[in-house]
Amino acid sequence: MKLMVLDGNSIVNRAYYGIRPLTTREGLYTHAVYGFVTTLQRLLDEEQPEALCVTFDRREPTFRHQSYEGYKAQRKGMPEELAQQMPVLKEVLDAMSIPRYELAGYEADDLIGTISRRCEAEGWDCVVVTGDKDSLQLVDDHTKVKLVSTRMGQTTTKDMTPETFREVYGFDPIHMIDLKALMGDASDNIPGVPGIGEKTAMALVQKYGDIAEIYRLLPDIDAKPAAIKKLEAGRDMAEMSYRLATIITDAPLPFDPAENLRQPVKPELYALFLKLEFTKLIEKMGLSGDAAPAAEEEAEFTGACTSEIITDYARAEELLALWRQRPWVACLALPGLEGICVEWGEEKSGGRAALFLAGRLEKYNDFLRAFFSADIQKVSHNVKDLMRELLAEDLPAEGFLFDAAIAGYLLDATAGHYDLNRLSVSWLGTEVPKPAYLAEGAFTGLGEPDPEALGAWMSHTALLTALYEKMVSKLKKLEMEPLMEEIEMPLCRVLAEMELAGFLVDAKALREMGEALSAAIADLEQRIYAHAGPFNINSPKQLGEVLFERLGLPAYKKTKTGYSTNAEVLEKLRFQHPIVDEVLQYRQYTKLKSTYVDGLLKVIDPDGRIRTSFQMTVTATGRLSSTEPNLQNIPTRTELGSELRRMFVAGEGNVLVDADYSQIELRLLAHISGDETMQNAFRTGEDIHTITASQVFGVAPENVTALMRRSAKAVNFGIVYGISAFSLSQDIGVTVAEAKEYMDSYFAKYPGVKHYMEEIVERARANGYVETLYHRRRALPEIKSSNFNMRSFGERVALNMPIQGTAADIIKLAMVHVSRRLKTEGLKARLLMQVHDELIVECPVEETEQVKLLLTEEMERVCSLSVPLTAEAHSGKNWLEAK
DNA sequence: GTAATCACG
DNA sequence: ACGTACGTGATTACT
Repeated sequence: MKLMVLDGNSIVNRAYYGIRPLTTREGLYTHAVYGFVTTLQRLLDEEQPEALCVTFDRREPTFRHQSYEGYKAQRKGMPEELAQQMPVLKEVLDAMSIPRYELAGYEADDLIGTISRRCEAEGWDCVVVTGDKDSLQLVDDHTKVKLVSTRMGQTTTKDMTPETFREVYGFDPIHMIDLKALMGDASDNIPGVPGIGEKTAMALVQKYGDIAEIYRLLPDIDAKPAAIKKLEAGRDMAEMSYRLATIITDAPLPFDPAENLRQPVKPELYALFLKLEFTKLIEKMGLSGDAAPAAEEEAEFTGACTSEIITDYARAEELLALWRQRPWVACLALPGLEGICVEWGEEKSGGRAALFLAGRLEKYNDFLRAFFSADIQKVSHNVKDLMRELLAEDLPAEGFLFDAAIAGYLLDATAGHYDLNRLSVSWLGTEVPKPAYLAEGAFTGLGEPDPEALGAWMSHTALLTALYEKMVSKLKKLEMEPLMEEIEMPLCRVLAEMELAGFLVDAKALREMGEALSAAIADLEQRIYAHAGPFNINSPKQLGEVLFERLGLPAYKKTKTGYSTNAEVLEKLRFQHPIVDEVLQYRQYTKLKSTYVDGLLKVIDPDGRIRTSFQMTVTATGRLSSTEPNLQNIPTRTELGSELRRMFVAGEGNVLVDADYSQIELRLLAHISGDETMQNAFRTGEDIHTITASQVFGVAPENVTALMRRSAKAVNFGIVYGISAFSLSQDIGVTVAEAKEYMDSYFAKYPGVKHYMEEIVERARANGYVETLYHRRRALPEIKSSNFNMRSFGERVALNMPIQGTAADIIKLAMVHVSRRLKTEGLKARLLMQVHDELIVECPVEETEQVKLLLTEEMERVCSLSVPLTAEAHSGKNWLEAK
């Protein structure tokens, strides 16, 4: 039999400091609890113990430490963000039927020590889970310690048994106490012997075992004379430290392992997890329960809902007429437009739903045409995708007022998921049933539709009504309505059209390039094998072994799992062995072949065009992303890579027009920071990096060398990303001191920028968020984190997001304007792609000049900044020529 | 499923 | 003293 005991404070602390802050929509911090529960789940999986309990410290001086004055004074209070999670955690443990133990005057360690010995007495094995090395003294044949560590948001555990302990430390676990008695432990406020550090203490314990033996032999021990002197002087400290370091194993705690057998979780856990918005955990643990949300909200969308399946077109027309009179209705479509569910509220009488199924309603297509026209205002979810389906069928896609997924994203851009269930949990405090209506065949049978699917479909649609009202009022409060109405909603239509248009690809040329690459790859492979014998070059692990062990090249950098073999490392080794260059080439070619040539060939549609999907709810800054395939990362930086752009072509009789903003992010920095010097630099119209170099290095612009310009460019970029001298030095290959000098003179020349950097961080701290010129916002709980790395990250984000995000807002608005004007001017030209600061249009040759002008005009006209916002357009038969 | 790598702005 | 730039997505290897 096995019992697992968790050091509650230790695990919750690790979770709190190691995981990026998370809050519910209401602002309750939850990451410590979340981390605790997920860690617990993993440990249970790993260990499968029959019994389980958790210990906690009381936050008062404890028996072991009360004799030592320094202890109490140094003990720091918990940060508020953690303290508020402690009662919640205890509630969660209670709901999971996990016993908790705390005892006034005893530390968690003492309780754990007592529990482990009590287990042994009863013939049980004990697994102690803690992040605290103190507990290692408890390790013996029946007690093992799982040491938890959190690095970079990832928790790992290391099992310490008597054997593994001896391997690491070279002595028996019990002598951990002696080690601490000598070297002390700052984190536990154990003083140790003054002047004795880890090295000396380790050597002594390894050799003599315990301090009693050391002091018995003193001064005839194997140590430096200075150390012997310190030991003699510090005998009292050693003895006191020994007492402090010894875990109590006989605390007055009534404990019987058999009373801690695992029990089923209680029903309350569901409601609790719902409140904490742990939707993933609810699903993983298979929890469910009667949704017991605030009653009013429930009524809003699961209340009496009368429904009808419409089969008669006359009835459909009646409803269409009714909906034209309404400010809006909610709708959800089945995939493939197999059916539409429409929901509209009736005063007092609750919701009403009407369902239209492709196979049941006569003149279904006429219905779609009428319903998706501009005279019915619709609230929906994932509008862009629905529009793409409609447009693909030559149906109208007008009158979309609101998209719940987009609203969810605008209101919390880092939440990550905006399915209706998540939105419902965070906004209404209740779950909706899994979308059974999406199951294949739920509505295609000839008999009555599956009632469960029907119910799920209607409740999801009705849910939109409740969400719409709540979310719109929040958007209004945050001044985000114009962003929603004037940018995101109209953009849905623009993107749907772009996705549908697709980018024509020269498949034949692409295949030829693939063949050439294959040959080159095979050749390189042989040359690499000639140096090192055959191995899998694609495996960083095997490559590392070959380079750094078999060939003995110096390893500059390590990753978590072994040697780093990335391009930066290989660049440095280029001149040491011919294999390095070959590997670099091999990497480049295989990347081009597998990701681009093969990857793109796989997704060419029968009409020769590639259709990407734009994601509107992914990035934390407001940018779009592109998937399946990603067309926003087609190579351009190397000559061979950029050949791929030659494969993206205009159709017969057409050309591509490519327009991009010039230095939009730096211009925004100049505008937002208000820095006069930088603004003037942009007003001259000269190259900004050259001007920066001239100012930072104090030379005339014509005397700026290539190196100076390159450094200035790196500083400019670095500023936008939230620079540090170290990273800058890495980037441009100078010493940290030199990098710091560059930065200092940069800030001296651009004091407005420096002021902005300080001010925005301060504002982010005060508000807990940052925002763009168009009020797109990103919450920044990290900025208050007590973890240095996390806090620093928050500060860099605070600098970067308003700039990157405003640029994203601007180009999105430009897309809406460009698309509108292309239509009003009756041009055949159509947008194909957006790559963050670049738009690509395909148009008939004769429209080229008009389109170029239209693009640059609309892009530049989006907003008026204190510096000019400029765009340049080029045209060509393919993407490479047009750029 | 995660880590490492590398493509883009 | 901390550890090191912002934002993405696809492929491959390997647990």
